[in-house]
Amino acid sequence: MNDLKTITVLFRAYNSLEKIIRDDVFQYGLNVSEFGVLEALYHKEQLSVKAIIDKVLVPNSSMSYVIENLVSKNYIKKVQSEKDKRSFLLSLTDVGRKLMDKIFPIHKHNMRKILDILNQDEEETMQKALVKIGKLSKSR
Amino acid sequence: MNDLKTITVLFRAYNSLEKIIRDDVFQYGLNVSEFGVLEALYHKEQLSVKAIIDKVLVPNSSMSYVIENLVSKNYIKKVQSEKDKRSFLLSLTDVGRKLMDKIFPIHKHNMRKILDILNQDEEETMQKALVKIGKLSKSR
DNA sequence: TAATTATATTTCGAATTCGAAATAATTACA
DNA sequence: TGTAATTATTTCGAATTCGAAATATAATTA
Repeated sequence: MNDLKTITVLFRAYNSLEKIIRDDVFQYGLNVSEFGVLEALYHKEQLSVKAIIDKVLVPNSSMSYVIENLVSKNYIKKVQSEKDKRSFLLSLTDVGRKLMDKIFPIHKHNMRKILDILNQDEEETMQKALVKIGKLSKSR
Repeated sequence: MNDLKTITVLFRAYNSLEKIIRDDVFQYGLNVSEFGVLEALYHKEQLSVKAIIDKVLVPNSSMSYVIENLVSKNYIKKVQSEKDKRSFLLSLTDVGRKLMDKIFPIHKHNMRKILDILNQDEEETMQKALVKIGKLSKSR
């Protein structure tokens, strides 16, 4: 290959998906960053701010803002770690969990429906390739 | 397939690449949106605002801001179309072209080096898959 | 143990991005 | 032709995102 079309189409695909997710979670008063944090906690019970940053790919300064909003919406709680007082542990509140119980299955179903325009080989190959690219830079 | 890993890795890959490009063009006082506009005009000579928006995947309201900055940096010029006075035509200034002559080949080389961690089949398959996903939503 | 370095997180101000509404010009069509 | 609908672009205010510097705690090391 000799051109940068792959980058173009990657950006386009990202934008397309991001837009779909944005519109989807907007109905619930969330933005994509907020949804990312809730999703991470939905699967992991408890995570430090640091761990969330690594998962959700938002720079630390932005993450503070996202977390603050989620706390003030009462979807997550934030407790200082006893072990390491620099660290803060995040988890869903009951309200937050109830929200995710409601929206995550729908979200997952919608996303799967989208990915199913790819056949299995295609999706697997793409996934492997994207993993390689994703390892290039420690995001922010 | 049954999970959303593909979306996760797509987001991660995008972030990774975007970060690399951001750091790259930052040296020249540009952000990624600005670079996108310059790149489009470097390949196309003249494009309307509308056409640029479709290429660069930035919402129209944001694009006004990006264009304004590029004009004030004297990298592009903006002329009202005679044919259709709603429309404005953009093109590189000499300064803008000189800048792109300098940075685009390096940028292209760097990007190609990154993509070359994929073998050809992999890149082709991924490209096809990404195109499908990119067609899902008219970006913004 | 004191001083130094490393890590986790927040604060800050600035830049960017957003969607919605406004403006201006063109096209459709009654 | 006149009015309505469509298209291209900008304006607006608000939300989000950014990197750099600050803070607070922990780990290392002299």
